[in-house]
Amino acid sequence: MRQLYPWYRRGVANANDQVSAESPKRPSARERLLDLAEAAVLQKGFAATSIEELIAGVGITKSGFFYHFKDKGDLAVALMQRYVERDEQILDELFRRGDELNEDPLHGFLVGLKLFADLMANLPEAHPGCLAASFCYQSQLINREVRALNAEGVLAWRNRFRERLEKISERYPPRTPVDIEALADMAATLVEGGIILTKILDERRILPQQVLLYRDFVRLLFAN
Amino acid sequence: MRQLYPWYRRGVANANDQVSAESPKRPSARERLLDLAEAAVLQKGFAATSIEELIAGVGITKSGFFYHFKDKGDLAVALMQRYVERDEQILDELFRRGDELNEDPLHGFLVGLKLFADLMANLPEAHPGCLAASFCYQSQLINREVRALNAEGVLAWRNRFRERLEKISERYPPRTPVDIEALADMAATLVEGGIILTKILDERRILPQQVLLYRDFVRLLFAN
DNA sequence: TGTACATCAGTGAACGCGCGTTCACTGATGTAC
DNA sequence: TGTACATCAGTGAACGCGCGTTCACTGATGTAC
Repeated sequence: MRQLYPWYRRGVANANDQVSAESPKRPSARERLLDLAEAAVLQKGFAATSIEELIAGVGITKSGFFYHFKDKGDLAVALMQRYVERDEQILDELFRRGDELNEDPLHGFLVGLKLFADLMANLPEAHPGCLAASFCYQSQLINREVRALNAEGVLAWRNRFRERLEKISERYPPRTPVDIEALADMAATLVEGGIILTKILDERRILPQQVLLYRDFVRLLFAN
Repeated sequence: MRQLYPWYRRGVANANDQVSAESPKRPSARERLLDLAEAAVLQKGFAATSIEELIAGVGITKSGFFYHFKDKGDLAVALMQRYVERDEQILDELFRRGDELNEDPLHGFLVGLKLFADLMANLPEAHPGCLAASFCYQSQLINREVRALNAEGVLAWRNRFRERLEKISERYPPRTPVDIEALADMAATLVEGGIILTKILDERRILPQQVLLYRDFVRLLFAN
């Protein structure tokens, strides 16, 4: 999971990278530009994130930046692409582990949600924010491609959760009639909202709490 | 409710303002600056919202802007103040109406939530976004005062919902043990998240759906 | 009722700085024959 | 094995534009006496 959340390492010196035998080699300038840009966008938005500050952080010149990205919009595309990909990998891994020792769709799902809540609770620092949310509040600044990637990412959440919830509701009829698609969207909704409340109130417990409330809701609905 | 949501009127000509007998007089330049700024901030963020575009929209000069706000940060403060105030008024009104014909704390609450979902479903346009969320993804750009106002606004939601849920759980013991504060935060969480999904997918039904799911969850927990 | 002064809601011109982008060029490494 | 060429990952200098901010000033309305 470590490599999926590079912001795990923020503030951690790269010292051991040289020590460890098969240490991953130093990320490329391009990758470091993306890392810095992602952190900056989450803290002040895309417009206020200047190419100048990124190249200063990475230690190349401005022309070096334009070697890697044809313009600033191209940086946004690369950021969003990388973000959506990693997001998928994390969820795949989490629910794969939830199902590992559990062929029941409901209980595997509940375990996956617990793993997700644990992951969010044990981040080394508070969650830095969601790029999708940041870009959605700057939609007029980003191009069609980024908006499409963003929608694609959210639809992937919807489909993932809907498929699972459909399987569950086949085996366990819900205690109350419920719109499965809306219940699927509720996962992404609570994560996005939970991140925002976490950031505004500076209370790290909020995000994992909300994930666990989702789990309670699902259990209350389907487990008799 | 109309005057609380000025973005109800976007695209609607001001023609009838002159016709109606007690038509509210044309808003002041300051108020129109705030209206334009709020809409712009929700679409492209604070950094990308230029003073230049605001004064062009209102029809005054740049010096006129600096007569009303001592600097750009002062504009952010005014925006947030106005936003939090209106927000409180809307929720007050909604839950007052929910309780009107109903002294039972649970059923009044459920009616209030239904009214809220209806309000969100019947907006003349898609919800334009939440200023608190936009600013939280630009926290490095705004000053201490704006951040404090933002936290204050979210805490007001928490306290409002917690007090109500405590009253409810006294009369109706929950079916399952539940953290009342987290359940209170879930309201703001679902609204913030619901707005984001609505914007990203451009599907207006999401926000009201999520509010109704919250209502289902509360009912499932407390109504036997 | 008239006059002096204060306040309100701005105007107009100028400022310097930082931003994204372009262009011609370069040294190190990889590949074809 | 040596040479020619291509590709990679940049450098350095310059550009023009738009941004937020400042300063001295102004005409219309309100208020005190």
